[in-house]
Amino acid sequence: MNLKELARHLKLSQTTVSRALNGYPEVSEETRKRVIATARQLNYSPNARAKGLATGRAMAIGHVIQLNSRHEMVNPVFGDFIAGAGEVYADAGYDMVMSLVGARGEEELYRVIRARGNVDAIVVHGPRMADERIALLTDLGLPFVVHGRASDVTAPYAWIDINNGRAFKRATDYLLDLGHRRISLINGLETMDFAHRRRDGFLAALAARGVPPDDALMRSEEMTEVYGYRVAHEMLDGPNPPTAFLVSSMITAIGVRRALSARGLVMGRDVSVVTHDDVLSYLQNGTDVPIFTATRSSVKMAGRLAAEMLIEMISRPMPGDRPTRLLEADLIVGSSTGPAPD
Amino acid sequence: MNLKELARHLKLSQTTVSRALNGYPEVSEETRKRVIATARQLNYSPNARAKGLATGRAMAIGHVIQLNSRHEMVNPVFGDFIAGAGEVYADAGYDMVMSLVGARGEEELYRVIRARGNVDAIVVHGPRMADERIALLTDLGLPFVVHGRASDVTAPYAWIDINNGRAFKRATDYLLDLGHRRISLINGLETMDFAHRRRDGFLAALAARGVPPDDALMRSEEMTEVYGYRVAHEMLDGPNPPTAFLVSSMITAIGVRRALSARGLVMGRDVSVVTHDDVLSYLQNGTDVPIFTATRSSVKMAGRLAAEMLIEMISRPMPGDRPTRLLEADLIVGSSTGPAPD
DNA sequence: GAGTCGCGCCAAAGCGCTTTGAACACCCCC
DNA sequence: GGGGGTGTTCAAAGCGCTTTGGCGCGACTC
Repeated sequence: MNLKELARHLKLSQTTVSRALNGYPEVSEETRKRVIATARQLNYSPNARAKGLATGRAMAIGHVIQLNSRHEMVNPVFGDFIAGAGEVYADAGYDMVMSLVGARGEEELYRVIRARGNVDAIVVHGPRMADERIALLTDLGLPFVVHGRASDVTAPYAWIDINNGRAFKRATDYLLDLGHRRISLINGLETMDFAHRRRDGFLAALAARGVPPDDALMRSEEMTEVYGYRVAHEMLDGPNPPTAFLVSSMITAIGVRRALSARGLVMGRDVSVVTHDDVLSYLQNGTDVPIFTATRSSVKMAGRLAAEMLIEMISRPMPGDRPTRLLEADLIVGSSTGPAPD
Repeated sequence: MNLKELARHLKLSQTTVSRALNGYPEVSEETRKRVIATARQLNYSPNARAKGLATGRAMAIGHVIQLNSRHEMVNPVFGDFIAGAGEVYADAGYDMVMSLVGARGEEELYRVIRARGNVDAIVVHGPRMADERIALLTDLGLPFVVHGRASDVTAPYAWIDINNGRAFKRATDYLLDLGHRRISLINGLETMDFAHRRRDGFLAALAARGVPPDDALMRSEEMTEVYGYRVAHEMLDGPNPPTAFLVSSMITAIGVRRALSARGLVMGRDVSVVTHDDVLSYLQNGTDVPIFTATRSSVKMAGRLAAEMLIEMISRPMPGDRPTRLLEADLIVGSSTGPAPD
């Protein structure tokens, strides 16, 4: 069933039918009702490609997942982010199209995406410190929102991010207040902008109290469970073991917990752990009392907001419009922290 | 840069340029080379919508994520599945388009997808026992592959699945061999086909040894971490506590482990745990020695295979062709299991 | 009653590509 | 020298939609 057939059925022109369906005023209410009813009855929905070709809009938004070339991992955060974004897209009639790409060939991919025109805009995931994608996309004139920021990029661009620096500063302050002085930072890859900011927050808090940082207590890797396990063991085996861990992801914190429990240490009594919690749906941080003391910010909500920003940007484009949104993370207290042991 | 401009540049007709780029034989090698070189130089890539309109093919594959209406969760398995599928799509030049939908309105969505024509095929996720989607999609003539199976559907359809029944039977046998008689099954939602099959495998193993099943030891819920924690506590508090847990997901097993450790029980000595391991990238099951004894099958690999099946199906369609693929799960022994305590 | 206006509708062009059918040039063979 | 390939190119139609630019008609104004 296409427009032509539908029009023939209704004994109307394609023009009129099209206008009726798209809510244009120059068609009588009566006709419109009749058209809509018949369209529904005959199960008509317009062909997206033809519509896109005619309007120049794809009604789709792209998400490019960059697979870490070494590990080819999909960050679990991603699932919740697109769940949030997807809801908004669905309501607004947008499709979500996903492309995977290795680290190489990403520039090419963006050019092709632009030329092929099958998305109207893009969400940039996992920005690095100096992310060339931002300049490239600005150049290409493809609207985009960055989930996160790129510290080394000075030109304006649209982004949504949590206040990573502030969150990790507060978390560190909290541990310092509890008397901890040997605090380990188990961070994500510090080529990632968010990890860099978290480290800055951590260091700022230490500096403010005159606690010297210790390189032996700072790590930066992809945030898997086994990473947390391994590093926690290593540090606790070291000459100057930490009394507290500040961890960049729940999954890694679970690895830390596993190491503690293997050593017969009780979390919150012998060793404290604070983590960042993205509020992933399958990995809720406990129920009434949180398992982990955590900096918390829902990544699903971020997805929702990013989608809203993007749709706003493309539906009423204003030149030079680069909305930004900074979300504060909550600091929630769970049972994984306690006073530093003597 | 579009085809017309490119043709003008080359002083050739659109026809010739199109043929040259698409590898048709009726254009001289010399011309083809010249065309390809110029196209690259001018950064030309064909507009996907126009191409799709002309060819009738979208070069895109749809994934419909059904949000569980109560919880709105995105199963973490999903991320790895699409990572696998996405690699294959990228190589074959396909896009991946994702739609979210609540439980209601799913039928409508498939009709619209079909009519809008922006995907050539679909992957059906999370099949239920009697899944109406299969009949619907068959009816609509939209090619699809089911990730999993639907036990109550008798008509043929394409699927890829792991042998859930066999895997859970083997896992149960393994626990029985270790002397366990009170084994708990912490399953996923049994409206889901995979969960049902796992239960069947579990019960079959018990029956074969004459061990009567105990309803108090079987649960079926969405596989979150807190679910495992809560249920493990409940069962261990019960009148006839289990000596072993068979768990449907690593994340839930982590919850079980947390409960055990809170009770001062040592996993593998006091209580045994076997889980299913989807080999999620951020949740590797230990390194040298697995943490959990597990039935193991990579969901990422399943994604890859599903994508290959689908692309094969749509690139050379054969009527009535309904490929199927059954993967066996490995049973790997980790340190979470041991002989039943006396 | 002529002119004007707005309403409701339509025919046709155009979006950027593929593909059909044909044209043209060239060569070979009898 | 005419017939038949063969190799290379092209003009134009068509994919299903939107949108421009009318057109006819009844209602209103003076």
